[in-house]
Amino acid sequence: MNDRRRPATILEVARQAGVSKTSVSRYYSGERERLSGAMRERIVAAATALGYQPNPMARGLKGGPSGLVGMLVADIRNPFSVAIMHGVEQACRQAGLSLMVCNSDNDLEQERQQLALLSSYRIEGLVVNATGRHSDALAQLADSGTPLVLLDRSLADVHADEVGLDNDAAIDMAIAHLREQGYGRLLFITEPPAQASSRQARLERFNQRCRDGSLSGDTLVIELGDRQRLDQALARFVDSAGDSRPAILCANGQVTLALTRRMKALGYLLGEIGLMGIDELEWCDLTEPGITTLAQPTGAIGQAAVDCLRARAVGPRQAPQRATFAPTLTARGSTQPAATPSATAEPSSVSSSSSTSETSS
Amino acid sequence: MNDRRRPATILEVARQAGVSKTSVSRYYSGERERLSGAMRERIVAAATALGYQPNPMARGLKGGPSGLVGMLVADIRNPFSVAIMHGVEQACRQAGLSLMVCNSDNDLEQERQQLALLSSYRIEGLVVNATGRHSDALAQLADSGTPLVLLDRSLADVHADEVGLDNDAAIDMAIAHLREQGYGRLLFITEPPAQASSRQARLERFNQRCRDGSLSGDTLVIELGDRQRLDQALARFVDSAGDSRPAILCANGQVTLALTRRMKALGYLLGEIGLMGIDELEWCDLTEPGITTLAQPTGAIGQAAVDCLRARAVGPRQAPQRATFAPTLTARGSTQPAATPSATAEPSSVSSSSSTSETSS
DNA sequence: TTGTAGGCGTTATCAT
DNA sequence: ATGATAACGCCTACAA
Repeated sequence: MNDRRRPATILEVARQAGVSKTSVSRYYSGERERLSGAMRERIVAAATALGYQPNPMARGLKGGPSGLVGMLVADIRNPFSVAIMHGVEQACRQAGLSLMVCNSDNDLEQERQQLALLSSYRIEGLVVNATGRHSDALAQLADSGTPLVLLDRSLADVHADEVGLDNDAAIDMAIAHLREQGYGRLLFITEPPAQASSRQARLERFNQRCRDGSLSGDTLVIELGDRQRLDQALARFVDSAGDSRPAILCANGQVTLALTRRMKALGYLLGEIGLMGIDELEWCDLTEPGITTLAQPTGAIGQAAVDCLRARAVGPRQAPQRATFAPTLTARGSTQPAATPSATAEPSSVSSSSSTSETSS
Repeated sequence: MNDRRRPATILEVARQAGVSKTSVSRYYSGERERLSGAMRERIVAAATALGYQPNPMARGLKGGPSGLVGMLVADIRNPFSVAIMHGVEQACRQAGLSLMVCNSDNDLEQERQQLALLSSYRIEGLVVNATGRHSDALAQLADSGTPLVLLDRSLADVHADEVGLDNDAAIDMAIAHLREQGYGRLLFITEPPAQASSRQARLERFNQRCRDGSLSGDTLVIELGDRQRLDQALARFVDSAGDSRPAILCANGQVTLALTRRMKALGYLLGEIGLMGIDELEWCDLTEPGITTLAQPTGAIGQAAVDCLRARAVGPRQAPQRATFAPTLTARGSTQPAATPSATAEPSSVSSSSSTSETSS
């Protein structure tokens, strides 16, 4: 019972226990072994009586380990980010680390500030989902010696480990699946890749596969807000298909959401026009006839990120590592074989009526 | 350019500028006014050259304001929590406060730890979405003088401000809407309210309205994982409707998701059986024919939470306040008037064909 | 307007 | 095995 307004200090515990600050400090700094049994007992007694808890501020001042890991997320409202955050969190917990999360909201200035905040709290490592633009703050943190892991995006000027999806594999899997289902003409849609390296990687791989000649594909780079342009591009693409069946591949969950909205609004029929997205979303099985996705193993990614951090903490300077993970394909109605418009739950009588007005089916 | 491993200290800045620590400290403590122009210039010069940034640890040690607000979320994967977090964040930004977020993952032990962490960092206020179980840690924090705001849930033993939805109004709005649309028999579904006060409040209000006699309603309290029991209850409810049209009201977004899944799986037709949920979800307009929702004003709620904190920070002990906000109704196809199954974009030929085959398809 | 000195709670370096 | 004491980086009287 301490009704004190101020938390107890190490000094008070020491007095109450009739020992020196040093001993108490030792008790809490993992040197309990070196204390006599009697000593330990007196300390715990005093400490619990006073409700003592070491003050991390003071600890941090002295430069000791903080047990703190920071995470900086570019867009907290992106379910994918949240999923990874959850993975990181669990990994931290297992490792006895605490996690503090900040959101930069895709704003460079925010990122700078949050970074300053985090680093000032002497975090032992930082998991970053960077906004992507050049960040001196990040670079500075990196070569100040703080272990750093870049999530899903890599920065040219920052020297750090990277963890994320195996983008090449993902694109290849997607293409393979779409072709298997009989889609002959593909459109890859992504938000502007700018500095977001994973967007770039996916786009590039898709383009590369197009150039292989093995693929009749096209790409659309677009700001998701630009509904008009999106609609036009969609129409043009569908028209261009000829007698190939057209399918769209979305670079991430945001794109999938936007595309699903537009296709629904414009009356395109999912499945007749294929739709597939990278990132799994909770509603993918709810919107008729279900949307085929490539799910990222967010738990594993989070775990890997924390592993990197811990590796850096002990082993000093190694070359930056890069860990990538393959996605999991979940096939749903939005990419269905051509033959008969399969019966997916709903009879969705449509296809006949719709195919008359549209191209062939 | 400082390739230093260790960030610059106030002392170094002082030396480089040829002034005293005190002056530099003053510069960063909002007392710039009291410094001569020359002084200021020398300080900024030295500080930027060294890349100096005050160390919050050292600051906090002295007991000064930390400019830090903490937020403890029970379930980071709940989009609703994230939306509010975003509101809180923006409010903090505007107020020049930093926000640090922790997730308790609905685990009491986690909550305890995160709380200890946050409070040890001398946060000036805490926004909390508690797990709901009795939390001495929370109570302790509260009467240690840290301003506290409870989100969406209130704790009996914790003396703090509360911010959240106007649950009574929400239930009333929902009922009114459903009856307007011609649904005569209502089922309210919620997860176990246990200590989650807002769940309790909603459930109670619904029950109360039932007892008014004005309403033919029923309630189902269920663990969402228990698919079997849910399915049974659903079937029984639909059967019980007689010639009233039945509708289901979901207590929150999680319930809405689960219900939509089950209804789809069981072949119930949305709209024929009404479905409506508290909390707006990004896919509500995507799953045919759209799901009617009551959206919480998450931005306003977050803002209000931070306002509370700041009010407490200055004005000392007032009685705990409680701020509630009315939701916004978005009517969609899942609650449509009886007459003719309205045409929602998609012809969705439904009602005739589907009602014949009923479960099948 | 500016500087000096002491202390915040802890850990680390010495001694004992 | 235990203690005294000097940092750690900053803020805040108090003095000049």
